[in-house]
Amino acid sequence: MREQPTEPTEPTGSTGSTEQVTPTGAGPVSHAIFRVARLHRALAGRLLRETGLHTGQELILMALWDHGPQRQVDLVAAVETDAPTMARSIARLEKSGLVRRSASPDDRRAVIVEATEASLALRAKVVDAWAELERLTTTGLDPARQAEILANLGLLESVLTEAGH
Amino acid sequence: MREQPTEPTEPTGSTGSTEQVTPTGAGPVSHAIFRVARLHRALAGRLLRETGLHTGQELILMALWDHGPQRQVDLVAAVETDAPTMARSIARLEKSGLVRRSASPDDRRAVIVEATEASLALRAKVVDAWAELERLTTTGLDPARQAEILANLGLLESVLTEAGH
DNA sequence: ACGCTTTAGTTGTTCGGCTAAGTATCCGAC
DNA sequence: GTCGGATACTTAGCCGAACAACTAAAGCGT
Repeated sequence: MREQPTEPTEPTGSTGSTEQVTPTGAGPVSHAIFRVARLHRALAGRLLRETGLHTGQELILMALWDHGPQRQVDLVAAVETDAPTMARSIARLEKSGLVRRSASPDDRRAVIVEATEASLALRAKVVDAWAELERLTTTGLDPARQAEILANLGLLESVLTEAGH
Repeated sequence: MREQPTEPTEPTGSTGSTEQVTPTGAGPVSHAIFRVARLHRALAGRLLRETGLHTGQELILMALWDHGPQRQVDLVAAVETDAPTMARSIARLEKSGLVRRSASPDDRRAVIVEATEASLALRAKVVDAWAELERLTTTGLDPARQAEILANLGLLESVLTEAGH
């Protein structure tokens, strides 16, 4: 039978200043990703609250602000989510008056999404919130460490993308 | 303490142009965390699908398997979520017959949650899924790199915890 | 005893993430 | 042309995440 892997209780010494208890002592990297992601998401949500947006909506608006009107499928690719989530998010943003939808002249299946003028009032706040998020995320980390973290996250991303082929 | 290593390029007023203002590029680390988290979560969800569990439920079961019957508040601390989410997850697990709830003899407010015998049938699969998740997450990364990643994630976690006090 | 605060859980609501299923349209092969 | 597959989008349902508001019980000070 599958025995419990009691091996990775103490992977390495390294700069072990943050020893976290991992359930079943398994998957230290996975658990760490879980925890960081949840904390980061919570922090982002809190910073965005004063803009009235929810986590994820700001990514859609930023894509529209930066690259202009797009089809929903382009937005899906830009924020890396799925079509159903995008459809509902767009519907909510439309109901809030932040985006506008129109039929594509080229493709009758496609819907062109566009940021409204009203949304521009939020742009500064959103950019500010993201800058603050980044600042809080990297507080106390020297540039070398930040570069290292960024490289490692990029590495994880490519590995995970490969794994999820 | 207000070091801003990477000054985000302010979009100014060039609305509609195709200037390279990387979507959500204002926060490279934040954006990277977002992407890695989403990929990792998706991969975890896919691996857990064959166990019939949903992302997050396995953490609760793992805590119960490892540390025995606990109060819900202990589980909340163990998996680092909040009380409402835990209450609902426990209710769903109870309806699935994977956990059992009973009143605490010491504290009439508290609910003692306990894994059922039926849940033990899932344990091997869950442990296996987590091992596979960790394997896929760290494929091609040498131990030194893994330790570095782990240290950096721990660093991010402490920073984010500090920021979100 | 009496209040007040804290703690443990629950319920309601809104959101994103994901799957499954369905519709409408486009496009290439025949 | 017509057909089949691919594409764009929608809808419904389940789940966790987060906030607010509530009940109940415990702890504490007076």
